[in-house]
Amino acid sequence: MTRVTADVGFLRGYNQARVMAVARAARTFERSTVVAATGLTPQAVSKVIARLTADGLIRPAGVRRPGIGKPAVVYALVPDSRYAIGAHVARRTLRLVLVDLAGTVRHSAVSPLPRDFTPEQLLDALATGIDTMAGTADLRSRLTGLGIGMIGPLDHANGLVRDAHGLRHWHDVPLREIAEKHLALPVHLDKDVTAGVTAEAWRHGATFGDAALIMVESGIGAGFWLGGTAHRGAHTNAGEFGHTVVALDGPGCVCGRHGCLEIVHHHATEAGDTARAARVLAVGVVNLLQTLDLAHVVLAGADLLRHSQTYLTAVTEAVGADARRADWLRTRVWLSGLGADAIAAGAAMQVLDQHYGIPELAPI
Amino acid sequence: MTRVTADVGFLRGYNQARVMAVARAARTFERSTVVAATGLTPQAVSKVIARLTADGLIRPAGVRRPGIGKPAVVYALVPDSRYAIGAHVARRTLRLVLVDLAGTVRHSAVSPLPRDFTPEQLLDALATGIDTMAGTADLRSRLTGLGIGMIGPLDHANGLVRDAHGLRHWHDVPLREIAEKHLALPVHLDKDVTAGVTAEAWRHGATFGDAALIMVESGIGAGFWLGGTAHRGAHTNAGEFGHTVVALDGPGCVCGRHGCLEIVHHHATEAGDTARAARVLAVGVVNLLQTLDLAHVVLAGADLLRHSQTYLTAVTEAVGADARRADWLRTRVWLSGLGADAIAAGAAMQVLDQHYGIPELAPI
DNA sequence: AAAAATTTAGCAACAGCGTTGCGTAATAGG
DNA sequence: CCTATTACGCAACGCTGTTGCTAAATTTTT
Repeated sequence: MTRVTADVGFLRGYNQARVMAVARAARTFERSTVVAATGLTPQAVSKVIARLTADGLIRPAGVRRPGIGKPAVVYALVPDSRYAIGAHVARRTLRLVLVDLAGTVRHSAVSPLPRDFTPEQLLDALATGIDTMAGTADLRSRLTGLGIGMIGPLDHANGLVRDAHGLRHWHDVPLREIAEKHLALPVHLDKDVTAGVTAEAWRHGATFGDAALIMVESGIGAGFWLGGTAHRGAHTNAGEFGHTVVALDGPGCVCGRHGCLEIVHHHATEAGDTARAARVLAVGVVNLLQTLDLAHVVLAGADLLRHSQTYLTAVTEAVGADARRADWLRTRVWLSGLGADAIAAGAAMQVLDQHYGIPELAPI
Repeated sequence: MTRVTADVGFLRGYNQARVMAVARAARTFERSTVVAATGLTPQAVSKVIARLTADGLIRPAGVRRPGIGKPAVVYALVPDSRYAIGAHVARRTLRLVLVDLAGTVRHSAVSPLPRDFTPEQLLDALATGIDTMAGTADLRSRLTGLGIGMIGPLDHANGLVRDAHGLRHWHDVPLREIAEKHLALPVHLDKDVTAGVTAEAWRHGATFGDAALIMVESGIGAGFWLGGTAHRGAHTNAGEFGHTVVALDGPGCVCGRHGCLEIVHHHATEAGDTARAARVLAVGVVNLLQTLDLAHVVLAGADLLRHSQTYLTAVTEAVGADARRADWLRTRVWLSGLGADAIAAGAAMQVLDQHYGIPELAPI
């Protein structure tokens, strides 16, 4: 995801990333696998594989005898050749995960954060947490950086927390900059929901298509994966899905509007009617499908996963019940497989993406 | 937008497209203009400019004396070096436009279509319309193709009309294929709203950012421009914005759900209360902003433009009134400048984009 | 056991991209 | 007339993926 000009260096990064995508998706692979997936010539793939092997990112792992002819060399990703740490900063807790190059969560730890914590307090918590998690000097040398998934609004491009909801000391804090200085690590900052959908995209691989992660947890938000990358919007503020109106004359919401999905959902939850709450959320999800035509919807968030089957059923039914939904218009509904780690893991994956993912070309 | 592998040919297409984008955006430009816009070296830009000049797409147009030193060569786009024809296929009418390389609509014509017209009838209407519009053999040689903007559902990638709403003879019609055969022209098929937003993106240039075109005309739809390209969704069905629920217990809609934006809006219109209809639409638009964080919203469609000021005011106010909308979170609301030509023109621009726009890399 | 067929791997030369180094052209000012 | 300044472009270069061809490793056939 590094932003580059369209020179030959872009080609290297792009094709290398495609090979890495194959390596991550398949337990083992060979040159012909990559050729089929990328359309590159075998010779070109050989060059890329040689580079990646030299860097220790992949390694030969035996041979496959094709019945007749010279055996093909089988390769495999070396998951512990690179790591990234992901942080999920919530209002009261800090969750840290250690993710390897394969996207596996190797360690996960939660620590409490002081009420109304300051940037300094967060940095201290991060520093000690990272030290325990990546203590050995050996592992530290393979650490590519720290990804932070956090409640917004924030400015992803500049690594700036504009105004975290419900946290007094977080107005225009240049978190990326001060964290990089304090921790001596590259830092990547993003909205929690966007980090979360990145994690799902890693797990599902190339088949993920256009998708959304729906998160219910002290508010309702959504992360979007559109056209092969995260959609953050013009000001990194996409995903305020809970504050879309679904009941024109509904109850007033904290955001000032009336009948927001979040407040209607909240009332149902307060009344103990989880089934109704789930159906309300499902209406919102179908609204998203009508608008964006998504192939996958992933359900996540602590409050939702507490009643995961209720929500899964309600959303699946609502998606399927739409009469106009022909069989070519299929949307799959999933529960997040990463559970509470989703956001922190996704933040870590974004760091790995910066090094080994598709490079981003400068816009138009 | 041609799909290619990431070889050196991609670089040529990409950087060439960026130079063309500069040429279209500026009336005149010089090498240094392009250098600043692209980050390429002057030498690289010279090579691209030489190619484009040889192809007749741009031409030298005088010199600029920088006060001191050798004068810089000024270049300009040659608008009539290439053309494309755009078609807007609606339920009762066919609108054809001739668009030049600069994006200017050079001719526009509307002809009636028979009630419940068949594919054959449409092809005949297209053939005669194209012949009148691009009659001279000279112009025909500079015609790059035909773009068709049409009501869905359809399959953009395969050029297939799945099931045009309200047209009996349009089930699984391979329109692109048969039109290419019948008209001997490259044909590009897309949803009307997506074509419309492409037209707006061309007009606004690189500053368009994430944006939506809202269209009110025998239904309510939206076209999306996200991350520098059109967002069509997993099955080319994005934009069914009118069938998002805004009133949970609202009136039943043709789509089977209750309280869709479209039916609520329709009731207000029927009651003669345009102001209320506009406010309903505005709620839907703000929903989009909350979800997608758009920088631009363009209002279009015959039914809307008939009361353009009412709608513009209502939407602008709703967008601005949102209390949480800080000054960094600015969204601009516009009326479509192309009026009734927007969709046909956008369809034509998509054809030009295929030749002279950013090439699309194969997905992951 | 030897030869043929088949599949994979990789060296070497190549075309094409943007970059770099540097020489040349065109102008204004002294 | 000389110098500073600005713009332009040839030529060499490094890098990409591609192409042509040879070599290696294996099974099947003779």
